[in-house]
Order: sequence, then C-alpha cells, then structure tokens
Amino acid sequence: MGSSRAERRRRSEQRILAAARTLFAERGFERTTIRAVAASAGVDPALVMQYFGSKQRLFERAVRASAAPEADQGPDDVVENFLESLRVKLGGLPPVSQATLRSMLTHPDAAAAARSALTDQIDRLAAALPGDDAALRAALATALMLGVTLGHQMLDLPPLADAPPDEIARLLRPAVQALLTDPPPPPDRAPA
Amino acid sequence: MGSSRAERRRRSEQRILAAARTLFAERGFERTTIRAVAASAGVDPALVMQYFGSKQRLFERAVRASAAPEADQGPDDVVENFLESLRVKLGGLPPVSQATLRSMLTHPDAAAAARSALTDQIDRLAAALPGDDAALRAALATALMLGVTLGHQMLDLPPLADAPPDEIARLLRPAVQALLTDPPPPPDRAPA
DNA sequence: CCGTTCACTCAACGCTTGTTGACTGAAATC
DNA sequence: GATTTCAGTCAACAAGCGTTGAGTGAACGG
Repeated sequence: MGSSRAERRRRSEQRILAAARTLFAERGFERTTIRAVAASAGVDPALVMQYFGSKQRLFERAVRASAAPEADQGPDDVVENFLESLRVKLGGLPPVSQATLRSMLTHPDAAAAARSALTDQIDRLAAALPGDDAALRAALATALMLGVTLGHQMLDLPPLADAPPDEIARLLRPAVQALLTDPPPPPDRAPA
Repeated sequence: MGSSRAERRRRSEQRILAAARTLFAERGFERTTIRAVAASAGVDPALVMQYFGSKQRLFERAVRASAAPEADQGPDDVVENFLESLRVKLGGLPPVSQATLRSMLTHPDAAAAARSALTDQIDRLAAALPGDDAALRAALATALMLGVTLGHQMLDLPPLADAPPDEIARLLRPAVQALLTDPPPPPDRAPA
C-alpha cells in the first residue's frame, strides 16, 4: 500500500472533499461546519483549513463539477434525449449536484454554480430547437426538469417521491413534446 | 393616534413580523439574525425574543400563511386556471411565500411548510382531473410551476428572468394542456 | 546518518450568535 | 395619587463558529 507523502496527502484531500460533498448535500452550506467535515473525514479541523484555505473555498472545490458535461448525443430526437436525461437525474444525483441544488437558494456561490449549470443545459437544448423562442422554450423545459427533480429528490412531494422515473417520463412525454417540438402556439387571448 | 399599551404592542409585533418576513425572504433562515430583524424593525433584539420565544418560533409565525387559500374557481377550465395561477405567481410572490421557498431546501420547518402548501395545490388540482394517475399528473404540473417560479424569481435564469409572464404562459399552454387534460400516453417503449 | 520538509495535530484566539435576567419608565388600575 | 403592570432596553452570558500559529514526528534528500 502506497504511503508516500504525496499519496497520503492526496488521499486525505480526497477524503475531506468526499465528506464535504456529502455534508453539503445533506445539510447545505450554513449548517455544515468545518468541524463536522473534519470529523467525518477523520482529520483535524485545522487540516481542512490548511488544505482549502477557508470554508468558502472548500465549498467551491467540493462543488466544482467533475467536468464530464454529460455527452447527450444519442441517435434519438430532442424529446427522447431530454426525457432520458431526466430519468437519469431521477435515478439519483451525484453528491456534487445535490450540494449545489441544496444551497442554491441561500448561498450566492451555489446560486452562481446552479445558474451556470442550468444555463449550460438551456443553451445545449436551445441549439437543438427551431424557432425564435427556442431559448425561452429550452429554459422552460429546464425549469420543468428542475422542479420535477426537486420535488422528487429533495422535497419528497408525496405522489412524486414514490413514482418510478419511467412513469414520470411517460406522463411527461406529451408535455415535453408540446413544449419543445410542436409549432408555436397562437398569441394570448386578450384582444385589445 | 392610538398609543394604548395594547396597540403599541400589536404594532411592534407586526413591525417585527414584517421585518422578519422580508429578511427571511431575502437571505433565508440561517443568514437572518435576530439582531438584524430587530434593527430593521427598530427595536431591541431582546424584545423579539420576549414576543416570539425563539428564532425558530419567529420563523414559524412569519411563515404561517395568511389563510387565504387562493380561491381558484373561475369559469374557465383547469388549464386556464392553472396558467392564470402561474401568471399571478410570476407577477410577484408575497414575502411569506418567498421566505418559505428560500429556505425550503435548508431548513426542515420551511421544507415542511413548502411540502404542505405544494401538496394542497396538488390535491386541489388532482380533484379536477380525470383518470387514475390524476394525482401524479397534478404533482408534475405543480413541480413545473415550482421550477418555473424558482427559475424566474429566485435563480434569475437568463432567458426566463426577463420573459414577461404572459409569454411564459403562452408558451406553456400546450404543454400544460397535454399534461393535464389529454388522454393518457401509451406505456414506455421497452419491448421485453 | 543528518538536516530539511511537510502532513498533521493541539490549543487557543476573536467573533457572532441565540438567549437571558435585571432594570426603566410610562400606561393601566384602584 | 399611589401601586401594579407591562412594553421596551441594557448589558451580559454560554456556546459554537471559522480561523490561526506553534509544535511533532515521520518521510524525504543528501
């Protein structure tokens, strides 16, 4: 077993990051203490500071995406890609994503991270859509995905929390289809 | 001007509650301090404690809905009611709702309050829907509403934040229609 | 084998927080 | 008008937090 100085260091750093991700995902930024992270990683709180500088920077590192921007190119059309992506998320989010979602409403950095991730998905989606309001439609679809994921994974909304991902995707398919690929709806009924 | 003891007390309590709602809505539970609430209400921190007992109970009181369960009965059908309700929310949420949403992912009580409010809406919606999976469809529509509201009001998702509520409702109509009132979609394509 | 480096710990700091008890002065009661 | 009541303040406490600097011992390089 390698116990060189460099390896020990790398392993400790990794254990701290894993512990931080788990705790940030479960409790959010504010309720997670450096002391708790250190305890969960089996090290001294001071070591966390020495490695990451501050709680802030620990969070940034813990939340930094693993740079695997989910290769979404399937042979299927946009709708099926979208539904598949949703199914995956409903199957279980990685701690990194959970941590971002958990704190996005109360911590500025998490909000920025969430905004960036969601904007990325909106842009990717919009690129595959026709029409002038492609961007807005993509944003709405992404918001739908966000709401369903939150209701299913973090809020445990009764009928949603227990529903199997496949059934959710099935019920959602016509709506997603209508939102993404159907011809633009007529303007609002509000004659001047 | 009435300055009886009872009236002064009532007014102070109300000022504290209003300040608390605003701050809870802006910063969430953890980042809001009793001291900040007191300062914003122009009173001593100790008074807040004397009136509400604890930060916890202040939050519960501040978040307690005003018991106006939004009379949703219009002459229109379910879809238009839903879209109208969404439009209203996009026009601006009351501080009480904002405070609940803001902390629902990081504070257990806020999570419970949000779950309760969302479940209420799901039930009301499901009651107006036909079919076996009415509850699940209602939950999905509510999740959609939640996601769009969050993206629009709290996360400022670029294309969504600036879009007028009417246009959002317009683009969403076909999708909502498909989700709520169209015949049930066929089972997933996954032939054994 | 000796000196340096560095992962890691220990004990403490300064600060903010929620919370409390003693106090003050004006309104209420008689 | 004396006494009680109560809205509101003041000063302080205990606890927990992020953070720091000095110290220790084993791995490293010569």
